[in-house]
Amino acid sequence: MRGSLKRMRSDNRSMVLDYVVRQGPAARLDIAKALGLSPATITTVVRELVDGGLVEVVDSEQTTGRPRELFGPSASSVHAIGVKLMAHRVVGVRVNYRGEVTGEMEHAYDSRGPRPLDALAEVLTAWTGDRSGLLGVGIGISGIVDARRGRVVGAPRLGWNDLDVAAELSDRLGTRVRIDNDVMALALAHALYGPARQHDHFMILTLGSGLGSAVIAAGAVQRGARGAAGELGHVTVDAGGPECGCGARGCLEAYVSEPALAAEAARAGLATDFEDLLDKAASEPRARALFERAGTRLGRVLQTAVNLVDPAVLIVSGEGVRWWPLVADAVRAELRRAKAGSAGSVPLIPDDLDDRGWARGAAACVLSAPLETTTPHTKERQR
Amino acid sequence: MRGSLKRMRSDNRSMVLDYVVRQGPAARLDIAKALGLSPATITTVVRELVDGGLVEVVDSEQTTGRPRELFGPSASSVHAIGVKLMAHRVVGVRVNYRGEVTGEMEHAYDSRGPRPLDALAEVLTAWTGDRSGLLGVGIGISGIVDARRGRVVGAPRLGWNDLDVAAELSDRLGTRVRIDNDVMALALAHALYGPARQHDHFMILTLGSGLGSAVIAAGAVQRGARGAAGELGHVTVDAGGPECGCGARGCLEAYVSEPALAAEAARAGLATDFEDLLDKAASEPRARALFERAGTRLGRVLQTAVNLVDPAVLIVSGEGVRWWPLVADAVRAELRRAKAGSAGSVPLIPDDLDDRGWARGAAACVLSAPLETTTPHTKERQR
DNA sequence: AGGCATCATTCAAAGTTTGAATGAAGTGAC
DNA sequence: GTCACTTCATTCAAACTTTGAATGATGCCT
Repeated sequence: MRGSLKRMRSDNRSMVLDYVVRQGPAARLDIAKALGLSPATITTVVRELVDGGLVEVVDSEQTTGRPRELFGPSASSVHAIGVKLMAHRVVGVRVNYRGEVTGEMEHAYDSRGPRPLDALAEVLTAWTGDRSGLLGVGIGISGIVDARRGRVVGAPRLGWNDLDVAAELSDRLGTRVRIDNDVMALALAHALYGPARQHDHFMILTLGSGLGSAVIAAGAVQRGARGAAGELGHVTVDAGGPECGCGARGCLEAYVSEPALAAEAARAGLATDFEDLLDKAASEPRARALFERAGTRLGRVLQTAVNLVDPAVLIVSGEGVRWWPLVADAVRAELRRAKAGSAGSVPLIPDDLDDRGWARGAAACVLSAPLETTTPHTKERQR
Repeated sequence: MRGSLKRMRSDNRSMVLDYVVRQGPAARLDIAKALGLSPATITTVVRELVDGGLVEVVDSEQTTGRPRELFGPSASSVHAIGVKLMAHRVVGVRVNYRGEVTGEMEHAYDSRGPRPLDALAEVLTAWTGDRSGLLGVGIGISGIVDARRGRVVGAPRLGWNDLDVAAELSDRLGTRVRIDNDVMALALAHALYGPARQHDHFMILTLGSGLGSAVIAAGAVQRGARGAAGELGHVTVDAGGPECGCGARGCLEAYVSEPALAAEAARAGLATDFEDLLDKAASEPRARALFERAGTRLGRVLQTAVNLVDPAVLIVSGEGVRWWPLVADAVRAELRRAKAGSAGSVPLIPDDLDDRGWARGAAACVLSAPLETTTPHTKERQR
């Protein structure tokens, strides 16, 4: 019943869909050539995708001869919900299959309340309403997540441990639910919809209240052997440095994060909080120097990371993109120090992330796998 | 003609072969379950592989019922030649499909001679003799290699630039020839035959006259966007350090490599050359301290690398494994400094690499893809 | 109007996987 | 010794997918 011939077509459907989404508008013959399949097959597969509402004609071209129909991801038929979960707040977005935000929501929330999943389900059902065309709900969580099984392993900020979020929420909502670590989800969104989506090998760095990263290789987010890949926040940059929340000394995040920068500014009597520090940076050289030092430290670590991974580009995202200009030069200078490898030449691309970016990332968890049949709660094939 | 149904069976053959090689002896039903294919298919595919001489029964098990035939890679039917190319020397090994060395060769060579490929072909034909069961010749080269196209982009140590090695040598030898960067090839050998081969996510570090690394993810060697992945040798560890051959200052390789260690020892009046330094390390604390400082520097860089990649294990290989015990403790101490991520807990496994290890790696380039039809010199499908 | 170039679709043929039934190969009990 | 039993392996018709070649569609250009 789980025939491998069926799997073959299913694989081809996924491949075609993936190509259409990432490589922008494409004609059937383009797809056939790029994927090494025959035009006959593409005809069949594209028809299925169009019928399913995932793909639609977005343009047509002609030089001479029959016009080429160019296909792209559908803008209206289907959509997904993306949710960013925080300790006291939920932010949700409705995203169409092009990754465009078509609706949003923000609601108070208490992750440490008595029945956090019931409460979450309530907020979501109240908001979503009509469920036609809904592919599913994706949830991004800051913490360690077993995305494949849909479980939260440990999320200190939410106070959650070993919680079967996807299955439980799926029951309550009656929709497919996928969860993932927030940075991984954001990376996935970039792999599908970001400026670097044509590349199948790049890196993403997130700056903000913490510091995270992820590597996309062969078009897929790398999770590592234990799902802990991308942990650059607590790398030692100064063994004699101040103690970090993690228990170690001189972690990168203890220098390059909004709380750390604010704390350092406060100690130096430069600013009262981070917003104040940002204001001061416009005029006060000492404030700017503080960012530069952070940039140098960040750059040194990135030099190793980039030379190891050799990404096509490095995307900078997270709330911290707003102060990226203050550190960018120092980062670049440090990257250029390496004369071998790709550190010196990798393009650094700040991402225009807004408040809903993280939630959009969470939606990508669903958008990336629209063809999977609803996750069976029963047996899962082990590997 | 290049039917995708044929490709399907070809893919399944590869999958089965790969499983048998990496996951050790396995019965048909094991393979079927692990790969999600039906026993019927496995019967067919295994028969083809046995007929092709790639796989054979290595054992049989029984509790009650019909005995299970356990299959493993063949020890005798087929083999590959692996070659490590150096400026003045060629080292070759004959390797069976289990990755075991069954013959070896060493010959003088001048990579800067008038017709280097003719000379190489001559050495190899003289050595190999009988060609029955030969899957092909793999060549490992220190430098930048476009493995897919079989071209050397730039190999300073050999004095080669933009040379179509695979095609030219293939013509002269009448066999399939594959080339690759030596570190990538070594990593591939580990992915297939090393102690970490069950893991599909690990890292390898090579120590010796230089310093290299590679990441294996999803069972495949990661090449990065430009084929420059793993370049850890010229990462900055001390911006005020001594100048390195690459033009930068304070590169990791300028501290953690045999020439660098020897030079530092000479400056301190500790030893005349590296072998001398190794001897002294047995008794002289100052010599040992020199290695420890190198280990600390190495560990700091590895901390970032490991936390980023999250490998299941870190294999240490290269000629430098013999002095790994002198740096291991310092490396470990530095890795443990990180309280988050996997740096603190990743197992460090020195590989018992002998002189022929690099050549064996080169052979893996051929062993890893035995099912490919002879590379067509004509059109290549582009992607 | 007609020719033409290019894209797209149709359809019989070829090839692969699969479920169910059947066969094979031992163990252990009597 | 034989018989039942258990587990692994194979066979085979049926189901399904892809494909090459032929055919159709579509609009520009002369």
